[in-house]
Amino acid sequence: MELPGVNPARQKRSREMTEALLEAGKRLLARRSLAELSVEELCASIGASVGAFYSRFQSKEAYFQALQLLACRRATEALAGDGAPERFAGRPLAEICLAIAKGGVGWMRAYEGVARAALQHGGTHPARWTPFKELGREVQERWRPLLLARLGRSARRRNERAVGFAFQLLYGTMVNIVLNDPGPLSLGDPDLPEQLARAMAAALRGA
Amino acid sequence: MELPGVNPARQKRSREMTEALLEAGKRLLARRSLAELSVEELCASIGASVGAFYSRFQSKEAYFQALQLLACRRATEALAGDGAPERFAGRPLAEICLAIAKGGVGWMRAYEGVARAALQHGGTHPARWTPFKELGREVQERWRPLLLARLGRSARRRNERAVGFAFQLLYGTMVNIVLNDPGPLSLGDPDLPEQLARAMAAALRGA
DNA sequence: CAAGAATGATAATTATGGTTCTCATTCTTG
DNA sequence: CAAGAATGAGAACCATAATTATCATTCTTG
Repeated sequence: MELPGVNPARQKRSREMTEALLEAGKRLLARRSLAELSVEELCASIGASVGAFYSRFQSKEAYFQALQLLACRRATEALAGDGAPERFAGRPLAEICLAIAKGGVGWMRAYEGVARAALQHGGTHPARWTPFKELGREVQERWRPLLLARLGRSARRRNERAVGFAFQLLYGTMVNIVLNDPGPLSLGDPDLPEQLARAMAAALRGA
Repeated sequence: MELPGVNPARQKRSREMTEALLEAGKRLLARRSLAELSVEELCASIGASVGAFYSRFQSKEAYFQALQLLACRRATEALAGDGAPERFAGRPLAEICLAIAKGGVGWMRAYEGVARAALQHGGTHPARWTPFKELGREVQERWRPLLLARLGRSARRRNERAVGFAFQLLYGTMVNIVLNDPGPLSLGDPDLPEQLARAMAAALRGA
């Protein structure tokens, strides 16, 4: 695995430490923002030293980019494997929406901290957010044909817009949950995927 | 107007400067995050000095809290005046939802920068977000009775949850637009309130 | 129109935390 | 089992930006 801004480790100990640093970041970011997570604290948490960190990662920002890239890679893999849209071709709209929502929520649950950190400066620090935005676009593109197929042949233009808005509802609600957890539904709520799916389906049907 | 963390100005010039500082913050935050907006830059933008700033505001954070409080105050006023829910009692569900969505979007448009800054550290810096969360709760509480009245008498519990989720969709989508503007609809899009209202209504009906 | 309070300009202070440096230690490999 | 590369500990360095201190200027008011 080659990541930009990350000097490849040639010795085993170093590879393990790199891995541990990435794992620790994923864990610690569940509680602090990236700015609040100092390199020193990060290293201390796994008994490494700052020097070690910088002999591996070109900068704190590069470290975070790597973290983010790994999270996105996992999602892309899922999109090609178990969660592949093709498996739902021909299924009813409600079922497709549920699969989409489950996939999204599941991923968010796994990468909550990384996602939050990336989101926190999405608007002002575009580079930090780009991989996630890219991922969102990719997911939507993969599902779109199936949704359009369920939506009748007329008003193609309008239907496409409806698909975009359905995803906007999905992503928006999830983002707000991750950032602010306003309730009533939280990320851990078992009903969440179902509710989101219902909202998406309604938005699509009502187009 | 007394604001916590703000030393009241006793001379006119100073009052004007306080006002100008708050106004400048509202404007500048449209482009940068709060962290990126240095006190020095803020002051320079209106030809004031850092010392002047600190003779008025106890800290940068207090300054931002004041900014936020003013924005919330405006919303609360609107809720008591033109945008009062009571004016829509007895109207159809779709119309009520549209009024809600219009109110929310309109407010976001007016206070986009302040809202974004508050949102950016909502999760990790609870104090910064609290007034907004409070406002959201208040808005929802004011509209809830009208919505429930439109939703049939049975399954009260379920209906209340549906109202909560409808607002979660609304707020979530708006928050994500403000933070990341993912499209297809942007904050400035004339269709936005209508689309959001439709989604809310669908979520409510499908409860 | 003074006297004293309020204000504000400027420069110093400080805290934080990312980044770099140095050198001892540990691997790898011929 | 050396020799040289890779690694890592720890401290030093530095940049940024919030905050505070000092003192001249401007208001207010009796």
